[in-house]
Amino acid sequence: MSSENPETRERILKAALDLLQAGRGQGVRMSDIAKRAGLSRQAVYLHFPTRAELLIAATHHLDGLLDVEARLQPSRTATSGVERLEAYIAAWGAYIPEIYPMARALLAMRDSDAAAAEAWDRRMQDMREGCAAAIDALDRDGRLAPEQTPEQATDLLWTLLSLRNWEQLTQACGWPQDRYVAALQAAARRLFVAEPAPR
Amino acid sequence: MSSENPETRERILKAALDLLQAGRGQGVRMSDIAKRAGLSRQAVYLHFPTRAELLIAATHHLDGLLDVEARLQPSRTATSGVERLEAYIAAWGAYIPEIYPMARALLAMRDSDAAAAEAWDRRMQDMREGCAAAIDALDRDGRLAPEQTPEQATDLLWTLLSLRNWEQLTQACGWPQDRYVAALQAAARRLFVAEPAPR
DNA sequence: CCATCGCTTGACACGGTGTAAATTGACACA
DNA sequence: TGTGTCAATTTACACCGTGTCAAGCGATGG
Repeated sequence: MSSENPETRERILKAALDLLQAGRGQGVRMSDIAKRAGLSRQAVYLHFPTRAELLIAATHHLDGLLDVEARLQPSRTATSGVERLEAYIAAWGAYIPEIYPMARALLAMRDSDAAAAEAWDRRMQDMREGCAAAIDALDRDGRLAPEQTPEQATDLLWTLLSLRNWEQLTQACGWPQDRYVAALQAAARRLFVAEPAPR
Repeated sequence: MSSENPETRERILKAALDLLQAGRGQGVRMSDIAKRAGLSRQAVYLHFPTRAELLIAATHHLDGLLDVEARLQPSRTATSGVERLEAYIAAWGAYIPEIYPMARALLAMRDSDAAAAEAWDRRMQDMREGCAAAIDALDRDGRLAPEQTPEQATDLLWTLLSLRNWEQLTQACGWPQDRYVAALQAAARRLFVAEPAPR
């Protein structure tokens, strides 16, 4: 487990990501991943103790490929709270489709595997930080809608931006990606931003 | 399958509901249900061909107990669109916690069982009807926010009211039920209702 | 008395995960 | 030339939960 060829490990992770992206319906099995990586099923277990650990490692690997930091830069450097909120939604909205197949697999294990649950929850908690930062920026500008506490607004935004909601709007409702982003930006504006000069 | 004691069938369904409500962590297994109903596992299969069918039957059974029609009455008979929207959210919001454990189980089967998926989707489609009716009522009053088409508003409301969102807000965020209802009513008002007299 | 009904017992197949052990082929270093 | 080690292979098996199958059993009733 500690001495295996890291190049093979990569190959396995890539195989897993490829299969998930290819949307092989649901169950991407250990044997599928092994075959795709050109290995025996057992060899995969030499690199990853369980399927859950493999999926978790695959999400980390994907993170490395996607450069989350760079994507969040526009939101972090926004000058106004409103700008920050919109940039965050744009960044996260663009991120979701890239992680979706991976996330789905992890999510599917959530209630049968503790490690998967924890990994997922940690990610969601991180994402929540982003929501909180955007809401706080808004609040500091004095433009958080007065009906809302920052906490409640954060909870609501966090929920609004959930992967499940993206899934429902884009798959079940057939919204194109740009409509999703625009609609959620508009919704967030309406929900959280107070009108500036009350005249 | 067609000639069994209907009283036993009831007992099985009740056992399944009880176990789900009792929140037996996750997997309520066929053998658990059987034991609870005081039967052998195989006897259960004499009444329900698969676990998915059993769960589907259990949701129908639960429907019978909950009297959905009565719950929707206040929304249906509302005089204004705004009233209708709020009543609908209140009714649905009160409904969710009652069906939640059941729904969770069905949802968990969604992507491994076609019958479960179809049953779930049909229910969600029905729920969507309610959303559409509320939005239409608003629109007829001329009070649907002008930024929104009725379809888009329906999609958004439908998504907002999803079971997953209720789950996230009440479990993960720890919102009490009444806060959930109030917050979603407020959010829907903000999102979908246009200000009445534009001065 | 015999049949049928509702259920029991016991056994087994399947699919997928995970474990274990013996084996192979390659490379390194002495 | 061996010897060691390392990645991976093959084969086999255990476990779990679902679903199938067949034989049997006790009550009820014509």
